[in-house]
Amino acid sequence: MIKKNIQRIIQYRMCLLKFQNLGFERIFSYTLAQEIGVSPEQVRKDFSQFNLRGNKKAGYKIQDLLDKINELLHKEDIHKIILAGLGNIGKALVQYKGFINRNMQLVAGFDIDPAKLKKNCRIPVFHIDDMPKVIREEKARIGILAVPEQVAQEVCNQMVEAGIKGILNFAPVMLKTPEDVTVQNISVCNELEALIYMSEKTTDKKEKEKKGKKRK
Amino acid sequence: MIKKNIQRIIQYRMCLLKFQNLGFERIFSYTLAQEIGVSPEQVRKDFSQFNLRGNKKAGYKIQDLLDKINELLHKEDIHKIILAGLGNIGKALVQYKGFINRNMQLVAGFDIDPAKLKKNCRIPVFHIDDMPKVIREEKARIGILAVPEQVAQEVCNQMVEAGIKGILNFAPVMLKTPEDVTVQNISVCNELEALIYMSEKTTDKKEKEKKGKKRK
DNA sequence: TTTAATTTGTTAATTTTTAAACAAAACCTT
DNA sequence: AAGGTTTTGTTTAAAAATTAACAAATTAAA
Ligand SMILES: NC(=O)c1ccc[n+]([C@@H]2O[C@H](COP(=O)([O-])OP(=O)(O)OC[C@H]3O[C@@H](n4cnc5c(N)ncnc54)[C@H](O)[C@@H]3O)[C@@H](O)[C@H]2O)c1
Ligand SMILES: NC(=O)c1ccc[n+]([C@@H]2O[C@H](COP(=O)([O-])OP(=O)(O)OC[C@H]3O[C@@H](n4cnc5c(N)ncnc54)[C@H](O)[C@@H]3O)[C@@H](O)[C@H]2O)c1
Repeated sequence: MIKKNIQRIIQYRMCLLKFQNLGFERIFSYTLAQEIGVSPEQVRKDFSQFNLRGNKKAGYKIQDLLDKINELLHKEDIHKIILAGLGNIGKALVQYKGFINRNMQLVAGFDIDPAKLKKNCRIPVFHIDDMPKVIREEKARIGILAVPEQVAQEVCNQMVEAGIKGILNFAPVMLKTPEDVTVQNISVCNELEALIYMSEKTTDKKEKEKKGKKRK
Repeated sequence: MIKKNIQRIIQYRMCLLKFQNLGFERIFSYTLAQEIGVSPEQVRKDFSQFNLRGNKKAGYKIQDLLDKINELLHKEDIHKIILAGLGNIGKALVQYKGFINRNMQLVAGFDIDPAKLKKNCRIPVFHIDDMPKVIREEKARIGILAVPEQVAQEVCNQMVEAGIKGILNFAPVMLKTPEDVTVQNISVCNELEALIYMSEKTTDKKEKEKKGKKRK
């Protein structure tokens, strides 16, 4: 399970880069908090936990924070990522230009469909059977799973077997992995259902309030 | 903020459907827990909180749970969803066939690029300027944001103005919305960075353990 | 019919996460 | 240089989420 504070550190980092690009050198917990939607105390607590220190009255030095966070997140080197499944989602990811700015690189794709192989010229696409070999050669440790749910667990197993330690899973299945392999699920449908629930809940609440008023 | 228990309820639902399709009529908290990776106590607690009841010794009746969860999640009717941005991600979503099984329907897309309009024939695609009108006509309440980050807040504002109450945001920005509008962010890069952090952390730990052994 | 086994559901305890409080440091003003 | 203001960082408190514990219910077995 990934801790909340690390997820926020990742957000702070993006925010710090933004402010640095705007020409700022220093920043307050209040500003960061505002920006990512938490309390300033939360920001200070997070920083404190990772030993990121600022100056009283003068706030935090952006470059300083970035250096320390970059170290924490191992941003000094480029991380290789492999991708299984070059369907709709896979193709979108291959086209995405935002990875390299963040020191990540899609180094190879894999599919079972011969039509998908080598067609997308942005990254080399191999047959899924070559995945173990390529993962080992590239020493990749992070994989993205964008295959149909029916084969998700199977492809996951192959990744784990080849040494992958973190999997970003788009398939709507709960993958079973050894405990040293972390899985993060992205489920568009689940998120949408949660949004629908929230939206109905707030309207339900409003209607209740309305009725309450009427009774008065 | 969306509560954790609702997110699990959504997962239980998928799991229940799976077991129902396999021919089961009843299920135990233990089985569901196993399946989605939580403790059986958690499952029972969640069910208890939403007044989903089972039989001691005989577990839960799947159909019963599904009926109640469907009501809870407003699954009786099909929910209309609109999509802003028909680039890489937008196109992938348009192609996705999994929405309708879950009572959700992409009813319209919007883009600023004339080349994108009406080209994807699966759903009608309008110019972004028509979004307010179409949202109101369709009475859509949920929107997906898949536009470049530079215009994300602006398009978000237009959605909110037109009555959207839940936004699934793919852009790497923290959107500002009124508190009755819920936002869920999907950030592939953040998730990958978190996975990288975890994978490095576990290897760090292992190396430490190794060293510890050597010393002995 | 009685006993044993099993599983729920609630209550209590624990852990994790978030928020509040406030002293200490740094800076600014006078 | 003194006093006031601001902002950090730590400590304490509160809230939220998870886990544990166990009584009550139900079924199966003896
Ligand atoms: N497209 C979306 O918007 C969307 C939304 C939510 C969830 N998902 C999920 O994401 C996953 C991918 O979705 P998609 O729309 O890209 O699917 P898709 O069918 O377009 O692509 C799947 C790809 O995986 C390949 N594949 C099949 N079996 C394989 C195997 N054994 N090894 C390697 N590759 C294999 C197929 O050839 C295909 O190219 C699915 O599990 C889907 O449920 C997609
Ligand atoms: N593609 C990915 O895999 C990926 C990964 C992570 C994050 N994202 C994020 O998701 C978002 C979409 O990514 P993408 O790769 O699909 O981008 P894209 O550039 O392929 O598509 C963006 C689309 O938005 C349209 N657009 C631009 N301005 C608009 C406006 N004002 N109103 C309506 N439409 C407008 C463009 O015409 C284009 O069709 C971006 O914010 C990106 O950072 C994408």
